[in-house]
Amino acid sequence: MPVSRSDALSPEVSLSDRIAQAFAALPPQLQTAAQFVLEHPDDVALLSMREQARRAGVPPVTMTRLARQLGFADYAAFRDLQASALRRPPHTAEFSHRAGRLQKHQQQSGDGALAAQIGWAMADHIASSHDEAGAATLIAAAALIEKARRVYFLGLRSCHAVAFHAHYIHGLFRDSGVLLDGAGDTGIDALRHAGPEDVLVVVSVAPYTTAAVERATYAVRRGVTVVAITDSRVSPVAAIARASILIPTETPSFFHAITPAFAAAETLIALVAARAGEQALNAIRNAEHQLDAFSTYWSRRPQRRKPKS
Amino acid sequence: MPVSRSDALSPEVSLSDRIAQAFAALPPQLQTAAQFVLEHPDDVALLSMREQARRAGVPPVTMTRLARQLGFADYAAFRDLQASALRRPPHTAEFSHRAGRLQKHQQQSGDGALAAQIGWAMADHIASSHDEAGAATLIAAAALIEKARRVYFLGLRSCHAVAFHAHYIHGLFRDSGVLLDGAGDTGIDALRHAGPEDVLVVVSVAPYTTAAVERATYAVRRGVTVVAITDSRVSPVAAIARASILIPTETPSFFHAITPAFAAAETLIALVAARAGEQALNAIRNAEHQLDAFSTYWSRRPQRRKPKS
DNA sequence: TTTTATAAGAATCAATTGTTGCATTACCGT
DNA sequence: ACGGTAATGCAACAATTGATTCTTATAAAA
Repeated sequence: MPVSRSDALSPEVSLSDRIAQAFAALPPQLQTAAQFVLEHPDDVALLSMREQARRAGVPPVTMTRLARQLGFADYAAFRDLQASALRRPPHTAEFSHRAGRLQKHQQQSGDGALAAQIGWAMADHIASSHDEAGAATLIAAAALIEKARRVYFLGLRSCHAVAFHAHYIHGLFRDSGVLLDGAGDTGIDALRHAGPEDVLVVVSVAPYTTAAVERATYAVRRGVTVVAITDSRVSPVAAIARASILIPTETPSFFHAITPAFAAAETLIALVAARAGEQALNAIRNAEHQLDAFSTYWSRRPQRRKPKS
Repeated sequence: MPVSRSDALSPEVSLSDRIAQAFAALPPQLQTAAQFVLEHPDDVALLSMREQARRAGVPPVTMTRLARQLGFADYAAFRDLQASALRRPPHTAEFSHRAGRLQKHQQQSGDGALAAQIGWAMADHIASSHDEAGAATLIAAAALIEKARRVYFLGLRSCHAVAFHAHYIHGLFRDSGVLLDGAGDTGIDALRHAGPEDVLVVVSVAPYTTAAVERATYAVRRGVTVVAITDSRVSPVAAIARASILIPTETPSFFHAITPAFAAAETLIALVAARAGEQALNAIRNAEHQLDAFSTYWSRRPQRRKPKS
């Protein structure tokens, strides 16, 4: 078995846990630094502290302070921990050639390469968010949703499409879904009747929309259980969520990829449907039949010749 | 498309090869150093040069000389190469692992397996639709869109989210996009002013929504160039499209996966942005700044620690 | 408001980094 | 033997590292 370095290496995990746990209590500037470390754990071992601070956009002292705050005597102690996590077990050394090769690929240019790279990044993100840990979270979230009296969906700006779609497919087999899209800024109104039996599915990735965070917070105050689809353990919505589905969003392009979040949403609702069982299946069939009656869907009959191109 | 990794020699291999090859011709002291490097490749990236020399039992200069002898300008260049091999690439490197693990999961049963299966299907669909052929189509479509005077986005029901999102990110750097979402069934109105210089991006997968097909057909009659994101070469929209981006939608669940279509749309618009160049980049930045001014986005508020007594 | 405690940043410091120049040594062929 | 070339290591170098100190800004408490 090719050794995967992402799992089973406790020091690495325990460190990011440590950061995530301490995160909320950290001063703002240290949070900036901490987030950078969470997102670029390798850099801690491979870059100088100053270079890292430069990239994170904080003065060098901040990194020192971060290490201290996390309970290390030194920045060196902090770095050593990351280094030992990064170190490959002796016999795996040749495994790294793949990584190198990949980077070479990334240095190619041209639109074709870009497209392939983006696609690959998305595919990988999805795979990573559906692995064992990810699947467990998805299932837990699905369980919450399935039991809910009412399910609210919230996603703004770049995340709106995700919330919209989740609400749509959820609506194919249940009528308890409410989309908080708020035309005319009424997005929060529906939440007024929300309570502890309800669930809010909130989708938010950096840069986090203020309104989304505020509304989610409002829901929490009303006792609503929050399920978050987000990009970081320390995102503002993850902080208040019962279950946080984490999805990476980096791409070779300068957009954040929303696709992984979309994928997570689709899987999530599919899991809810699966839990709901036969009943849900029938509901879906009914929905489609009903729509058919209104001839919403195109049927194959008047197949035209394909126009000359 | 399982990634082929048999071809191409990797930097890592070529490096150790390089050392091994040059080894015999090296002066004794450099051989000592070289041997140490061969045995502890990770240390090159993780330790300081001097520390390494210490462990190898040679004076520091020797390491510099080794790097030079191997054709590097710097010791830094030497180290960087090792570092990039050691680095876990942003998230992309271990796709094949994950693929393997996910596939393994497929044979199991239960919710976890379902989630993994769906994830695998989506990731695979995306990978396959971004391969060479797929990328070529995406590029061709991006070229059409980039030249267009006006770009209409159309997607109904399950495909609405895709069209919505494409329109949204397109709007981040250009103001020529129009979303045909038609509240109150006005979806087609905007097309009245459409003409041959315009492009319609239509998203439609089985079961095809009648209205979408009709509207696209109407656009074609007006001379509009159609780009389709759809699931079959013989789908009603593919028949009338200048460029058809084909994406698979099967999943182990009973929903069709829209995620691959969503991914295609994201890549498509990213390609358009890439073609639009620096200008587009600036526009995006401006968009975000402007939104910032209205405090649309959540900024890390100064979080106070809880008052200590 | 004033007071007080905390956070953030600038300037500075000793230590260490990788490199270079130079002197010394070892080796090889004639 | 002797020159000459390559190899080696020492010492000194500027540059950069991570840490400390002190000052200024900022928010909470009185």
